[in-house]
Amino acid sequence: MFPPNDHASRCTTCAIRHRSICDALNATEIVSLNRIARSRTVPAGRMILGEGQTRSVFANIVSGVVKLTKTLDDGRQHIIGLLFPSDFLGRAFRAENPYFAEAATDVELCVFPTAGFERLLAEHSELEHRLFQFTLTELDACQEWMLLLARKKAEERVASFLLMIAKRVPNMECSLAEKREQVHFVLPLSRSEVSDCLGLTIETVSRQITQLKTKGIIELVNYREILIPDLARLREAAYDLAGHASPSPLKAHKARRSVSSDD
Amino acid sequence: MFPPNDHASRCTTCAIRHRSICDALNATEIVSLNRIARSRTVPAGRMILGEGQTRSVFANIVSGVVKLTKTLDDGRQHIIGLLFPSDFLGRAFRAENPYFAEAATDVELCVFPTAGFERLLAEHSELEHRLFQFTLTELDACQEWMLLLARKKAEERVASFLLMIAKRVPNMECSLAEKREQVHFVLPLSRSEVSDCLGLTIETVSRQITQLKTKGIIELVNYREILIPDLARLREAAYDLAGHASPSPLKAHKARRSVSSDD
DNA sequence: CGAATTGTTGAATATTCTCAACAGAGGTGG
DNA sequence: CCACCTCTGTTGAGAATATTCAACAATTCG
Repeated sequence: MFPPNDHASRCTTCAIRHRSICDALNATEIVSLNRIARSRTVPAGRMILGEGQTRSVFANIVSGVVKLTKTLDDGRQHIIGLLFPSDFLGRAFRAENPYFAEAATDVELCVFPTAGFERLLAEHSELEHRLFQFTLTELDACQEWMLLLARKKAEERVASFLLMIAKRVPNMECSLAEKREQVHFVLPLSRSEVSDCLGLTIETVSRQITQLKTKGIIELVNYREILIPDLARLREAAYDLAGHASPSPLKAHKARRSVSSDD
Repeated sequence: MFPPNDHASRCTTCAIRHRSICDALNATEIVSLNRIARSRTVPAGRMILGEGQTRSVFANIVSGVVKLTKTLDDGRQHIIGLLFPSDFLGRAFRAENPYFAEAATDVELCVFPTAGFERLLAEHSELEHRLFQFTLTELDACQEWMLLLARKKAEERVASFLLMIAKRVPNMECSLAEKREQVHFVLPLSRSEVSDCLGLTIETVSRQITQLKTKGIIELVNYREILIPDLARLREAAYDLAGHASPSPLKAHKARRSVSSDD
């Protein structure tokens, strides 16, 4: 289907071709996007994008994990998002970048120059539409995470975090014999980074991991490598319905009726 | 400029005409949007949109404040966003609504039926572009708020909240003589709702408000009506650079170099 | 092997939450 | 107009949770 030239071949062998924003493009369009693209490798720990940097970088994450951080002037910081393979990095149509992007692991990027990418965006509304979809997904995740930060306890936060990682790291092993979903993966982040995701301290994260291990919900192969014998139990720990449900029927929605159901 | 028919006249007198998504439309387009629009009033406390509701409602907020909430199964809840006049309500291109929308005050909406609005969106890429921009702004605000929830102390959260309200409520009075920016406004939310915005309890919010009052940073006309004599002082309290800056030079960015500065 | 980094654990402290009592505002009916 | 009730907000005391500080253990790297 694709002519066997350099441009098309890179994309045909691309692991994230059909999950990234590129999936919105047809064969012709993908060649023109590929023409302006550059592959780039970034070692773990290196900055990719500075906070407030004037011109944005646009890139697909091909492999590895990128962390997006925000920092208060006194040094307190928070990881507002993680980007995994097939995710898109960069804020289109924004003069300034509102966060700091850094490689959490070694990262392979497919980088697009700002001007060229924004031109393609303007010419191909399908591409912009796809980017819009990605942004909506990011917003969903962000709002879900706010609930975690606002209302979940330390153990639930850590469990939720592991669950999130488990979902995005492709090492799922479904042992149907036991009807349990098992996962094992290598954490892309240090304890310090995990704590910056969860609004906790390193020590609290460490203690909660120990506790999950004690309860048998997770197993530590080594500090970074984690085995989850039964995802269902981790899910319970993440929402912790057991521990906090009963005491009192807390404030339920008092809203009377829906707009659409009357008038 | 607009022909004096019913459709156009509603828009020409519309208070949010040039701040809402409608600003992306020309005179002809706005007539076709207006043709499918319906004005609707929603009393305070009434539900507008259910969580997980299949078909979304789309609407401009004309006046009043709408709160968007998410709830954990055991009742813990969080307000993930507030919509003010000119903001847009509804998730385009999403089958299910990920939150619950409720009128915080009496609200005037300009409602668009789902199908018709999505058709307009598809036909006029300018409109989709504008909606994309709005979504990016929402994402920015959401990520900023995550930092608050993750890392700010109770007093800073309350101060940040008041600052956010002050920015969006149009009662700014700049007393140039004293070189101070004064604001006074009526809080659109109860203490309970404020606590659900900030991931705190009612009691903690109440105590922090009392403390801000004691420090002279805010003045309470009554429980809901607040006067801020000097915005600059509130800004300090919101970031609280004074209270937490000195003790130790906390973890600074250790990232080596930017991607663009080498290779 | 030794140094540096990263992670764990313990004890004391700080912050926020929970529970409980009370105060003020607003509304209703006599 | 006032007594009474309800709802919302405040305040206090004790409890729970997470943080801080400090020591130590494990891992990695040269």
